[in-house]
Amino acid sequence: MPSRQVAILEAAARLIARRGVRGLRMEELAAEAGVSGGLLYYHFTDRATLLRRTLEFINDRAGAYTEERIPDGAPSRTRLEHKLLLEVQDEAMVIENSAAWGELRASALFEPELRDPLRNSTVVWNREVAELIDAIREEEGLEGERPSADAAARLTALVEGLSQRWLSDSIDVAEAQRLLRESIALELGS
Amino acid sequence: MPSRQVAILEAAARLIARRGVRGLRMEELAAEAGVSGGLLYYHFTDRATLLRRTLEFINDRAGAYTEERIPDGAPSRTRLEHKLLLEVQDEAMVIENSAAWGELRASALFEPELRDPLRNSTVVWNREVAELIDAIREEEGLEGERPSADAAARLTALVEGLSQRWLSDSIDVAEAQRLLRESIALELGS
DNA sequence: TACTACTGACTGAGAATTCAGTCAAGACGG
DNA sequence: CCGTCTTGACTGAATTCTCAGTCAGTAGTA
Repeated sequence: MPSRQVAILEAAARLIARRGVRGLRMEELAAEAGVSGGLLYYHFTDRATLLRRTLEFINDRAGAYTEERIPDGAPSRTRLEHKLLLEVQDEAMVIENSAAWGELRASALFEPELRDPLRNSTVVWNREVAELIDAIREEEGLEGERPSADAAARLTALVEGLSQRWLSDSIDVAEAQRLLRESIALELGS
Repeated sequence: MPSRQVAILEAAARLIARRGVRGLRMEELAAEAGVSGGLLYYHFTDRATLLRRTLEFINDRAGAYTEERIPDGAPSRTRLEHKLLLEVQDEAMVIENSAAWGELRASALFEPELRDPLRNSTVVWNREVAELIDAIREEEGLEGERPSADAAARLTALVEGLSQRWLSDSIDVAEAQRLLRESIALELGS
């Protein structure tokens, strides 16, 4: 993908985190990307398309980002904690991703065409977490009374809820992390 | 309050659930309320005021609604379940309230002046839930190893996360309710 | 008459989108 | 190598559209 397009998508991600999907102005985006207004339409036919592509871009980037951060050989419990706590970190890219994800979730209530990709990403995320939970139970010899898929769904939904509270300044990062860690312990019975 | 004003506020609540706070158009609202465009400005000087009044309206309505739904003499555990599950029901008014709440949460990321009222409401909600948890522990003679405030924060954050998933069609109501019920059981150790 | 509730056409600002045209970099024949 | 043709990336001013907000005037009523 040509570098100018990437520059635009990166700028869009930055602006969405700052102003929200619905606060994104095409002119402002052009300025942020250091590009003319017209170029936005040359590469991405209209605002809606640009938004869709930006959301995909953010998703991909989050995937890559997540991969490289999780310690590879570590025990599954460590990996699970990393994976979930990664979403609640005071770092520019995490904030950008979380804010954009929250925006996506919120926008999906009113724009049905966003729902499918959103549901798919959620399913994938849940599955990854469920697999880690299974691995933990095996490694630690825990009894898995409850289906790991349910535990995973609860934990990821909690991450989303806590992220929103953190980003909207209702709680601070440290507290969000602490609450999340305790939920993991609760779910895994230890 | 004159009936025309109420009609406008009810229409606004309906539209916010359908299009979001940021998608609310004054003309569309007038049509939905069966009223002329100018009347909106006669009763509520501008869009921001109208929005504020609508949010108050929704809040009051939710308060009343919640009160009357929770069985008064019932054991605290029942009352807690009612209180939390009430937010995840397939009913017009609940949907309107949840959608508006989600919008408020999402908007707060980009509009700092919304943060204080939001934080306050969250604190109140957490406290009410925490008090119910304490009551349950007392009634059932449970050991309260973990602070009830933390359990309450996790449960209410989970409700928000699950509501968003439900409203954005990533899961259905029944599943959201089931997951929530299990979390309550987990948090209360039973 | 005077006051309040109300209407709906209108205005202006801010945004999205379009478009005519520039420019640099190959491609290709002579 | 030179000239010219073509193409894709790009610009920015012009255009069109969308809204919140205004206002002159009407209807009912006390």
